[in-house]
Amino acid sequence: MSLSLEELALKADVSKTTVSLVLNGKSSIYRISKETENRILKIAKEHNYKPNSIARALRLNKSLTIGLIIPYLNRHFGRVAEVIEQNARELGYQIIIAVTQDCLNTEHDLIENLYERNVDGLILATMMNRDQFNDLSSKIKIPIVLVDRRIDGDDIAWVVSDDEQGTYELVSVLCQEGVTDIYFVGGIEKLSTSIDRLNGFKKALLDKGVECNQSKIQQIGYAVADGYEMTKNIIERFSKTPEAIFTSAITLLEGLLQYAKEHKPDLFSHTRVITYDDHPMLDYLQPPIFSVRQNAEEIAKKSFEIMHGILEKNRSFAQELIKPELILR
Amino acid sequence: MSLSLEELALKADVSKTTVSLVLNGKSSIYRISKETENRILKIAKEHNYKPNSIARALRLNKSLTIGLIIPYLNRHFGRVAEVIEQNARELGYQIIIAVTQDCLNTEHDLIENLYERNVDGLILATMMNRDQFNDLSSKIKIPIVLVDRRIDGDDIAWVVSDDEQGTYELVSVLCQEGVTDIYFVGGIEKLSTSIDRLNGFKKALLDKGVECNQSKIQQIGYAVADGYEMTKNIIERFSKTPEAIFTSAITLLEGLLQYAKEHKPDLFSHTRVITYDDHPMLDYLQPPIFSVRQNAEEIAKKSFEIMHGILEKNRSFAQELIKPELILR
DNA sequence: TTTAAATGCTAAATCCATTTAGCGATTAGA
DNA sequence: TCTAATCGCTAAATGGATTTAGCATTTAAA
Repeated sequence: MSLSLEELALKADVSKTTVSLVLNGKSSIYRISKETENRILKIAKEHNYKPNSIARALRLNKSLTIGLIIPYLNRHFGRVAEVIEQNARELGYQIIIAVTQDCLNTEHDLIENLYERNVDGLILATMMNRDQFNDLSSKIKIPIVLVDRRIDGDDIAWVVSDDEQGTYELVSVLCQEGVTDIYFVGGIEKLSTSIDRLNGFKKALLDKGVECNQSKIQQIGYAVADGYEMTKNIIERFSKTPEAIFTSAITLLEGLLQYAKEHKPDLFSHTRVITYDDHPMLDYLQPPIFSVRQNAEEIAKKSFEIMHGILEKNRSFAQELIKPELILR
Repeated sequence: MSLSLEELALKADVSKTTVSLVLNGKSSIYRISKETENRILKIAKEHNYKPNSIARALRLNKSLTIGLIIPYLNRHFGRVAEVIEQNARELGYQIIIAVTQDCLNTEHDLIENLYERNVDGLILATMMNRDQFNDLSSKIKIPIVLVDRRIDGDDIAWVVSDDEQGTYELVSVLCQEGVTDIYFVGGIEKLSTSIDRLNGFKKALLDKGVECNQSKIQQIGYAVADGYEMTKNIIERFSKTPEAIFTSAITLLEGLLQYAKEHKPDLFSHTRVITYDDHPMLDYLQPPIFSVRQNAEEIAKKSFEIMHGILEKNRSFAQELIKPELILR
């Protein structure tokens, strides 16, 4: 590690106070002479002095560290994490990452853990409901920005995809073509992603005057196996082959594809498949699958921006709906 | 934040030394009476005392933090990062993550940055060569474990996929079938992943008595656009359609698919395509693409294990080749 | 009874940077 | 000439946990 303030002070033949003041740009406030200032700056540069970040964090009660808690480091969250890290780095922050695997208890443990580790703020793709979140907020005295999954409340900061609108537009494309016998393959029911996507789904059908049949809606979870299971249910329970299936995440589409490959190779000749989340490989599947691409980069950028605003600019919470993009192949 | 040692000491009516000793399990060494010990433990528990990690890190010069520096948080590295984080967490470590985008300068900056932030060790998917790495090692006094990309040297710790063997086996499958007119679509030439995969490729051909023609080997980089470019070169430069193409990463396969879709829709009717790296979506492409699946979980597990061994068990460096899995569809 | 050993605990130093209150010397003003 | 202001800088406190050296007190041994 590099020199300490004290060693630098010795070399410059001044007190460490003076060195600290100079290096923190307070020379003029404390009337340190230009000569002394330059001498100190020169020596600091020569020795490539960097203040010990731990000592600094202790003194300032500020670690320049943000905790990022997400369910997985999959394609979507991986990209979100990547862009958050880059944005954070530019402003001198570091990202401590942790994955919950969509387990609420793990999430709680991780939050507590990172909080105790003195992160300055938390960016969180949460499974909590409003009550759980409020409980947490009262205990934890650092800013929290929700990402990807929101919780209603006018003092809660979040950045999410406009899931309702995205789904609405995607499903509407089929509806315009007269396809309205659409099945909903959903994720974890209580999450805003599920609620919003289902609302968009229903709204698109209602616009065509179709009330969505509850039996066409399934919501087990976001795992590949869940997608497999739900597809299985749809195919096996109903005698009539569905006109279309909407999977509300790319993992669920994977499950569908797996089931189709194993048990229903002709699925695509009768049934249109559309999905939330995009994936480049979809370009090469036959037939083409329409999708909604979330703007992970923008989600990431905004969420760190809000966090930074709260931490350094005295801004308060903010909420952002990020517009996704329809991909019609 | 919770109470400090001092506040706890006040409540227990002892000095903070005593509290610290008790909580660090040194009661008997310092002959703290059972009675005092129990009282302190009880109070600490009641108040859910957790030592301030920053203060602790300052005093002990140990932050319980590992820096993870990787090129991207894509599917492969995302999974590696996820598993490293989980393994680390179980042993009380946290992961600070940073992405280089395969830029050597960024990598250097990040290493310096994390080092100054007092991480206890670095897990690194590096672009450095031996000399650069040795330079670094002499400056940096924390353990480094290379992951995914190795640098030769008997005192360098690394965990990588057995790229040579994986490629050898995959390419051999085609060779067994009599297909030996195979083109190599490679990545960043100087990285061990590229070198090892190319060696495996050549070895498989040599086993069949075929000397690999240098003109069939291209190495631009690992980006999707690079895959597109290399495929274009292969298709456009040679009058004869190749019997087979090997892409040495999933991103390069994506580039190939993109080129084929745009300019050579019948590519697959003449040409076999095989790839390093697996992806579940490959199951649904026609025709099926053989691949080599890297064991990201094992790579992650071993790399943290080695790091932990060095940090806490006085073990020295270690090197691990992780066997990948052939996926023949 | 005196000395030595054991008992139970604590003061103070340490890690390093930041910041407040203020000291001594010089200059300016009256 | 004396006071007030200005200049240039620093001692010491602070943040919180850890650890070393050692202080009283009590018990045991001689």
